Amino acid sequence: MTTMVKVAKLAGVSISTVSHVLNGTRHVNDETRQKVLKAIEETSYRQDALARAMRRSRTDSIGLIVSDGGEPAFAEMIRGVEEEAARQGVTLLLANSAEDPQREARAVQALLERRVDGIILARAAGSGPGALAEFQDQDTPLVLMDRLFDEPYDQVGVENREPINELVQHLTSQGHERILLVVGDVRVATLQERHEAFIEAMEAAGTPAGKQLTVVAEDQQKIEAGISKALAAVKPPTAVIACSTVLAAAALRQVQQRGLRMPDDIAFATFDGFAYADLFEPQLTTVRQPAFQVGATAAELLAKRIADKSREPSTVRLAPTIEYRASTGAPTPA
Amino acid sequence: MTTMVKVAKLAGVSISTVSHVLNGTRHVNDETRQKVLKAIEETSYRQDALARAMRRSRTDSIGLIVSDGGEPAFAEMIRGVEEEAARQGVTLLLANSAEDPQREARAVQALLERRVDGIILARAAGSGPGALAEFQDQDTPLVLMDRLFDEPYDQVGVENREPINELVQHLTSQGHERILLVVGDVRVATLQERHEAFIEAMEAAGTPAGKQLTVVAEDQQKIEAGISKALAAVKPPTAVIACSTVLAAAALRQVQQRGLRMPDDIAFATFDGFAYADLFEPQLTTVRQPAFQVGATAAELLAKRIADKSREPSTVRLAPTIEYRASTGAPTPA
DNA sequence: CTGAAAGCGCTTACAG
DNA sequence: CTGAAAGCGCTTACAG
Repeated sequence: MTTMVKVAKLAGVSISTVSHVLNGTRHVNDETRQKVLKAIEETSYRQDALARAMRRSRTDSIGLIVSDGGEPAFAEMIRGVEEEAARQGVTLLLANSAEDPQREARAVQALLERRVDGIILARAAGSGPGALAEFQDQDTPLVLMDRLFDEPYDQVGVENREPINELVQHLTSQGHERILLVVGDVRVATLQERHEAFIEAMEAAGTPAGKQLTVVAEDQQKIEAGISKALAAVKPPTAVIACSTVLAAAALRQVQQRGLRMPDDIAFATFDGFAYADLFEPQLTTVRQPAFQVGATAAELLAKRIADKSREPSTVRLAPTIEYRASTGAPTPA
Repeated sequence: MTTMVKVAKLAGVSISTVSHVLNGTRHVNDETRQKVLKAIEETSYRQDALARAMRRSRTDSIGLIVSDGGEPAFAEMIRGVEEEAARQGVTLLLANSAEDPQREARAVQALLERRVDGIILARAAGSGPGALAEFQDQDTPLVLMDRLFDEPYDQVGVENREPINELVQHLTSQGHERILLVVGDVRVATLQERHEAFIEAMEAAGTPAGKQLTVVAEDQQKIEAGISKALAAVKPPTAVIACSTVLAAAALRQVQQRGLRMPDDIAFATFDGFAYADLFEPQLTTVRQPAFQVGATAAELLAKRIADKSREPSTVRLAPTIEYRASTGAPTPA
């Protein structure tokens, strides 16, 4: 491995000069610079980011932990973070928690040990506040993404009440009275918020308190069983709202299994939606969150906090848009 | 930031001892160890992986670059690498090239500067051999994943000839004579191999040389146009094989647009397939590669090379399995 | 069983 | 315009 010493020797200058040429931190005579550049070339020297980071106590890198990079919404957020990080000139270290608090903790640990300048975290479902306490200790800047917290953290996610209200209105105005909300794991803040908003919206629409149809469960099997049971009721729901891609898949499976046709037998709407969604028949009404924006904003927020640690924490909520499609009776686009 | 010096002072020992307690590198009296552990606890000390790595000239981390972590096959490979890396106790630094050689080069650069112990690379479509030359210079161990190369590198991918042969036989035995292969970008080694195998298989099946139906193009629009044109021919194909998920999506779009029904109007088979594939109607015959295994094997190969740089490079090809479904006339599973 | 000290490859005042 | 030297936080022979 070539080091600056070798380069300096070859160029006949001091390592100070090599360093300054490399980083543009002070003026260097053009002739001298050329010699250095040539030596760098010849030795195929590559700066050691570790040594540099140690000296500067700053790594110019940030960490991003998501629960599942394969899900379309997260994949898009990752792209947003990547883009903004590239713009800032910092490298991104990516990690998956696979929705497992232990793996999340390990990822946090690994990133902290590598002295990233900050971390963006979309917390795993069962992750307690413990993970967050770590950051206080280390005072490493943290931005929560997608899955927010009630404490005053820097965080960016989406509006959840509004789209639920809109969807409920959209459906009730078509005459739907029994709407099933597939919530899943309410330990996930996003889902919890949608759940609450739904209860209120349905009450406002005249459904007696406690009579709202919802499927709340942590585990995939129980969720499917819950949906199945709901659809098999004497008075089954005439509409379904799924709160995420995975939940939509579970619901669609049951809908197909019962041979229900959308939207005639049952109306269907979902948050997030699928990759290659245009292949679905019928097209699904979808609450599309500005996932790329969420990611990019998270990276911006993090940069601001890294620059100024005494900043007031801010919570950003971006507004999703609802794409009405055939699954809730909207006309199929040409 | 707490350092070992502070911990040592608090525990009343030398930094050597703190280091050895931390790493278990030499025996420490139980009493002494307890004092150190307590001091670590009280100061919420966290080892600095950078300093440690610099001293040991080994980071215990590896890099993984894929072209699109959102695609199901890659998502699965990532999981395989993650799992095996965790088993080895090394941290994984993940990066997306978004199928862009420039971003790939930047990612390689960033990882090399961070002195990862080795890199696993699924090369971007247009990436020349230049990217690979870098590694020779730095003699950082490299394993190619999925998209292989002809040079003697450590690499792991899948068999491509066999499944093409099988599929062609499966289809021709059902009487299909005009089969369309959607190849896409032949700069991707995997696709190139499937292309060649198809030509040969079709020749073997009696199709005159040069008369095979294929769509070869680099850009998504041209691919769709090519498929559209093929389907509109006077004698259109009666079967389609798509060589990847993205290509399958393009083909399915055209099939739907023409109102063709599978398998009656057209038989359909694809490599890789979709997330939530069970929701597709009809279910698609799919060449499923052991993606998790591919990732895990890549990580194993890398570990071996890191341990012994003079090892002979080895190429591993894992065998995909074909899941026959309704889209090529197989009976729908109960 | 433990400590003092060199050194990993850089950056950055300090000096000229 | 450039160089000599301290020091970032560790690991690891060396010595006792």
